[in-house]
Amino acid sequence: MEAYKLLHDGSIALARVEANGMRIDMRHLENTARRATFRAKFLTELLEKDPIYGKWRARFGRSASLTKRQQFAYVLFDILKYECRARTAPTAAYPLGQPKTDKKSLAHIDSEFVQDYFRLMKYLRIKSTFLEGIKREVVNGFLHPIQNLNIARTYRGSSDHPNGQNFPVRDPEMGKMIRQCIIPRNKNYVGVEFDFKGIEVAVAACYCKDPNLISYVSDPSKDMHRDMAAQCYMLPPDKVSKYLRYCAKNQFVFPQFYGDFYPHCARALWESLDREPEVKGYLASKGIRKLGKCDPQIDPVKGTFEYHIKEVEADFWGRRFEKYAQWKKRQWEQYQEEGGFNFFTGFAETGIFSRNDVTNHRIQGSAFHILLWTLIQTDKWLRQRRMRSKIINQIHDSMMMDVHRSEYQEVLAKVIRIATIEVREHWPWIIVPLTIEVEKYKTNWHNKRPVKLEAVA
DNA sequence: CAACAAAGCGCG
DNA sequence: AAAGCGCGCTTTGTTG
Repeated sequence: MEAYKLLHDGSIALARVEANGMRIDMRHLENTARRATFRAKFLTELLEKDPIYGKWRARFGRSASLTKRQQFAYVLFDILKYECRARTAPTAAYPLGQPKTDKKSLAHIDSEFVQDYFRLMKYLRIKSTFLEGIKREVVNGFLHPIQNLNIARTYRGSSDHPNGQNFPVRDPEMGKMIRQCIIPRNKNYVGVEFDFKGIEVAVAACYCKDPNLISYVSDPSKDMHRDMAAQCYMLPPDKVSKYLRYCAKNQFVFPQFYGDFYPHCARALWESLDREPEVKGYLASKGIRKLGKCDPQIDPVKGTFEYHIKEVEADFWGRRFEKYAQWKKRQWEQYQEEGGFNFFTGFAETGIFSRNDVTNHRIQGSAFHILLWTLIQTDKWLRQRRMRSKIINQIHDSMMMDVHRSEYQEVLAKVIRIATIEVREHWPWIIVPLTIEVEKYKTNWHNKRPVKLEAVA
């Protein structure tokens, strides 16, 4: 019943989110689309002038095209004789797999032609997937992405026509070109984004009740990612830069939590040091000068970085988060006995699942349910009070609003109260504090800036 | 020709 | 023993 109610109330609240929609700056959208088209055209002409494309055309004639990956692979590996380091999974049509042509698999190729190829692909994606994808769906200046609650196996939400949950942000140029098109609904509104900080880690702590993990997510003076960076790179904690902390978070901690293992983590962490080479010197002073093979089939050699990360991994699960490891093991055994598992939010899953699924689904899904409950309560409160502020999107752990200027203080205070206090009263299984980060924009989404919260609370 | 699969890449 | 999870969109390529 609890899960049913969440889906029921969630469907209604999200239907209103769809109806509200996000305001699009159509003039800016058109201008940006023209710029993307121009850059794509420029790069196409540049690449087609290149002697390499001469060979490409000589081989494929009239069917030659820069966007055909099989042709691109043929040119790289059969004509130019670059080393092929990765192939796709075997299929009936290609028992050996095909050469992979994604950015990572070609990282070892030092070629202007390849770099410009990826730049071209980027502008084509900006143009077709994002700008044209938005334009196709705009009605009267507003975009209304569909909000699904019946798709994801984890009982997360999803979004389509267009997907409102994957607008670019990590690539600064891409993020700017797309997010500048999204603006407050009119001059009386401010765009506001409420983001749960580290919600999946917090939910993991609630499920496994590991005392060290609880302590990390509860004590603001502690910093798990900094500590893991210190351990991975063998640095004192106060010598960990922002960048190294970021690397440890995304190349060790999260992959480990979701079930990755040390050869992948070691390689990724090592390669990230290309941007901070002095750390390699520091590691060398500790006797670590080589990465190691990072082949899952072969035991790592003592003295390599891979061997070191293997030890960090053993310490991570054997000592630091021992209770978390025991929880994972217990959950897998229980799933094998019962053929399914239950969420703290009332949901259940039955069927065939991998070891990782059994723990990850609940963490990912329940984290979303905290956001969904927050959204439902916010929507209810806005309507009871006949407020003019509107919820306009949801991105798994964040909620976007157009907040009316006259309601700004009141809305921010209420949403923060729902997200950090009321949701914990509703769900006592949330045994750790929840924190919300707030950002706002007056011009467009790309220009969002952090809101100082003392001013609101 | 339509339907589907695969590859690649955008987000949390 | 097995070794990140969850989505949606576009283009190319295959199948029948």
